Amino acid sequence: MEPLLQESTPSIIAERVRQAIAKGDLPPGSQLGEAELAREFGVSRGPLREGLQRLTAEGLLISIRNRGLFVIEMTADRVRDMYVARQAVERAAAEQIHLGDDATAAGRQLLDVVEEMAEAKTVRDVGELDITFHDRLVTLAGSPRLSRMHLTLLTETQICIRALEPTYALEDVRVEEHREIAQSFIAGKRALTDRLLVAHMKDAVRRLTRG
Amino acid sequence: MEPLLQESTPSIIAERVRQAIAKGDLPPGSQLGEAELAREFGVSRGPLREGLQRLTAEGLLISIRNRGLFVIEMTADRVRDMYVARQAVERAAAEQIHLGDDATAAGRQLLDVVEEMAEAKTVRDVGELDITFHDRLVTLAGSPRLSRMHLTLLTETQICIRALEPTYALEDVRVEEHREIAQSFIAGKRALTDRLLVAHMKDAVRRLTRG
DNA sequence: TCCGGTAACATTGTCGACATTCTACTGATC
DNA sequence: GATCAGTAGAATGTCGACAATGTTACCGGA
Repeated sequence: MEPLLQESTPSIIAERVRQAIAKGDLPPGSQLGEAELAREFGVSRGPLREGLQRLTAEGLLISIRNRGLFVIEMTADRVRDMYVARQAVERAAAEQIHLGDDATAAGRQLLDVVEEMAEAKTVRDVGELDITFHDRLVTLAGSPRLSRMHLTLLTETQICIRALEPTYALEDVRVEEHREIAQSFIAGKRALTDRLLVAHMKDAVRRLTRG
Repeated sequence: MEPLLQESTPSIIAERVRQAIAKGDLPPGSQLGEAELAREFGVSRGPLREGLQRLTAEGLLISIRNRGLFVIEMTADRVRDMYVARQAVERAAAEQIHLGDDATAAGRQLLDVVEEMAEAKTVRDVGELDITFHDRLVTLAGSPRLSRMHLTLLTETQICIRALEPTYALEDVRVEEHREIAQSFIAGKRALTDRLLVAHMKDAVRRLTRG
């Protein structure tokens, strides 16, 4: 029997606000009114502020003293830095998968996501499955710390994707890059996975900072 | 002119508590009494709890609902996971330094730390300079996100070092490993740095999980 | 027209108090 | 003697109110 752990109110609030940021309901640069948010969640400002502190510590919210909290705006510099960090995490995750028991099974799980992506009909769906792919990649590594760090980075990625969604087209290349990565796990080619990941990240940065 | 940003009270509190954890003033597994801590810092429980939420989000504190907050205990599993994450961050940092303007200057700054380490006379001083070395390594990469992620990991490392300090001896090998890494930057040998870092991490895990 | 000052407003930062929950001790029963 | 119900105490979780700060609109003077 493992001890059951109940989530604290601040952590629930943090996740809800994180989703709102990721979905674009709280657009980049917008201010978060404490009183209003507290009303919406049906709690007082105390627990709400505690929840927002978490996101501030992650860098998702910017705090300006006596002024308030603002959703981070992903400038070109920040996008580049985010991908440096994402590359660090995902390369390490990939390595852990290859070192683990069953890299083939992991690769197959990733392929499932790729197949869904291939069948997706809207740019938005492709974007969401893109996130799902990378989330699962890191989850499969089984490292709590890599997962925690990655959560922040994926949220920032979603902000970027959401911002540039209208300019995207339904490109096969986006699906194929992911397919190659998944297959490299099944093939057990560790060095190949690494190269593909690096190339994938480089592509993404170029797409996102070009605009 | 860059906008001057004042630290918020919760963030100051978080840093103070983090230092207390790193120094061992708050030992692993111990409970943090909110009322007592608030008295010590001269604030009410509100801002204090907000500060502690940050550390909880980082995983440095474990929250058990209606019971309180406890300093994380570094089990063998957690030590291994921590080093997976540290390796991810520091390898990426090293790569960024090599890709940057002046890897040689960076290497020399790291060598300064190594020289201090060579002259240190107590195990405690060596341990602190060990932390300084890795902190500077990531700082020199100039990536805010890598630095933020690393901060948590270094604090956990300090918990481990502090716990095993009595069993350590003044070994030259610990200094020499760092020296080699620093020199590899000056020599501009990117692949060598990477190999040395991986080996260094592997050594550390073995030392820490052996006990 | 533009600049400086002022006052009202809105928002954040902080605090003290109450409600709820858990822990530990006591005492009764089998 | 062991187990369990009951209770007192202490700690956390939550809230509403006050204080401090920043913003904005308005007004007067150069």
